Amino acid sequence: MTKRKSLDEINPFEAETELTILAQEITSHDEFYHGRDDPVITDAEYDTLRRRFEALGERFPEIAERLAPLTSIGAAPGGGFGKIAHRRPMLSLSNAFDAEEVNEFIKRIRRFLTLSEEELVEIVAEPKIDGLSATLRYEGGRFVQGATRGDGTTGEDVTDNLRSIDDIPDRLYGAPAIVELRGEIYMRKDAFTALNASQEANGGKVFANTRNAAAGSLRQLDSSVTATRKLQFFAYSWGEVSVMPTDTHWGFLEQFREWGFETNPLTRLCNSLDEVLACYMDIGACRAELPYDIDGVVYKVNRLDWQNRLGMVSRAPRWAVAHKFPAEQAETVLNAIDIQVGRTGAMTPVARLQPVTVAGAVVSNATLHNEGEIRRKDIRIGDTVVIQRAGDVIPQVVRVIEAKRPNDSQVYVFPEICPCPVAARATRPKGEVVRRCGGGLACPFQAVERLKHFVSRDALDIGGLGQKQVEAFWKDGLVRRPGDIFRLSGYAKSLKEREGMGDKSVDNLLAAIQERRSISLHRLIYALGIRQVGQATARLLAANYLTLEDWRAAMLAAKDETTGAYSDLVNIDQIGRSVAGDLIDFFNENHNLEILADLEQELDIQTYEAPATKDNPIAGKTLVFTGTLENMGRAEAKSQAESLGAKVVGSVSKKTDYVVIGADAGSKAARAEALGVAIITEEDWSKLIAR
DNA sequence: GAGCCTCGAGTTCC
DNA sequence: CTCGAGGCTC
Repeated sequence: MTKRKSLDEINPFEAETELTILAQEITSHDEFYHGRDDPVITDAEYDTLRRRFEALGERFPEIAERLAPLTSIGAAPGGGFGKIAHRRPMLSLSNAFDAEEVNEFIKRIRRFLTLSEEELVEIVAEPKIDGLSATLRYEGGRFVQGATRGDGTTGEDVTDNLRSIDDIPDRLYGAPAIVELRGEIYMRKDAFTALNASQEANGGKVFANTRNAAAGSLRQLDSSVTATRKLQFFAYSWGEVSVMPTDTHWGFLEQFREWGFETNPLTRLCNSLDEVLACYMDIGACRAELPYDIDGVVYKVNRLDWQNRLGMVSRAPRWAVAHKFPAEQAETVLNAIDIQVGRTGAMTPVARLQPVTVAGAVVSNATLHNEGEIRRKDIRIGDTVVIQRAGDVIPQVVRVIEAKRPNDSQVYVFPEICPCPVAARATRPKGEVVRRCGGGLACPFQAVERLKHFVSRDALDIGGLGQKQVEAFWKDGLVRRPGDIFRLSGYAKSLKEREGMGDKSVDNLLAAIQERRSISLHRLIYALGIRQVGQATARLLAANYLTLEDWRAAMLAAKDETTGAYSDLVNIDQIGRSVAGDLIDFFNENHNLEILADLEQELDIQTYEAPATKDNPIAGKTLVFTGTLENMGRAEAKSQAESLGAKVVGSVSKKTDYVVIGADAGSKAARAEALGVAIITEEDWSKLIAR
């Protein structure tokens, strides 16, 4: 980071330049925060940028004001809510749909913690309220900030609206200096009915269900409207806490009540699978009589030390699960089955349904996944089918009601010719489930889908370029390959004459495109749409090869499987023969090399920058565990090491930094010795990570 | 060779 | 959100 001049030495001209640059930096970091899991600068660094920006703005108010429309920093953009990065992520829950999955959940906890048969696992069971989760931050006992969950990393600042909710106290007495409470904002059924009645009378929007009503009410820009909506709050979790007041989940709930919060009265402490399931049945039995909507029961491990040891799998904790009630279902008629072609040529059958309302939305389409699914469920055109929305979102066909099958129902024959203009043969490789269009580069359906992928949010992220426009531009021959997008500015005039595109929208689009000329290598790799190369693999490749030149050279060299380049590629953790094969295929195609060369002309591709490593002795190290560990299971040791930034592998090589040996360590210890790799005991290991 | 986990790809509605 | 498949571990 460059050294900043002190505020006294800086002249207005320099101030303007610096303010502009800072604004761009801050905006881009703000973007990283919400949703893209790009490497992000630390909070402290971000704060430094922010403070410098504000200090400069105060010193040169006229300049700051002049730049304001350009920067839009400070004020919440578009009159919406400000963004808040959660200090501790707000997790999602994995789901269980039957008793067996709940049993599996508890067994997994026992296995992970290596508990003996006799040891009890206390589970807190509580109804899963159908509302939206929120986090409340108290400093010095005062409510200072509240936010929605958002994507779990960043939420919206709805402090003022939360203040208007009766269940949320302004002051806590006897609370630690900093405490973040988490819970569910919900609307009672009676309040919901009354709200909809008044909305209808006033010609306002009628809400489909209590969750939507709660969400809509909390996200009012005018907090006095929220105040009239009778929202409520149940506390059930916490985020940052300066001093932990208890060592159990149950203890936390009691503490919440002492501070003046509502916790759900149906919450129970259970000691066995049977008790947990009985609790589920009890809550299910009184579901209809409850004054609020619930969609399941949540189980959490009571002991906090165990919660910590269990940690997370991807974005959900291992120590909690949501046992869902069966989803709301509806019957409707399946009118037709259409085929959609994806960017990889995958042919996906989609059911066209007689529109029907399920879980608060009118559903008219549902994916049927693949031909096997249609055969398994014996779905025929004209059938009456049961549908539900998975997770109350994605519609799916559950089963056919055979009793209602009409005589003229037709068995669906999956086409072996792609519906695309090329009418290519569609083949299904042995052992695979998906049939794919063989049109390859000649298939315009795939080409358009690849372009949509290229501009999509996680790839180049060209906001103004929607699906419709990509299709229209393709049709007119304006955009046939990715690089064409960056030459659109030459057609500004004719674009403005297009239907539905005014001067303003064209200017915005061209500006958005201009902004994306500078792109990180991993985003570019992802954007290319290579089979089996998604965000994670793209990042992996960028991290390994650093620049486009090196990556391309390595992929071309890997064509010959006997070269070092090929073994380097498949030796990257997470890349095997299959993924390597698709990479090589991509680079074997001249067309793709041309696309890449073209993009190179148009874009400024940035070298991969590694995210900041964590500050502890094993961050970035490669470890092998061997033998029987005494204090914890293998899975736990691995997840703990990984949470500290280490990589755990299975076999010892020259690249291994440490081998941690437990009892009866065998050949791996010997191999480590032969290679001169550091060998440490389990005890040493505990000390190493203890700090 | 089985089982676990993560990743990729495809999808709906507002 | 779900399913299928690839990759890794045991």
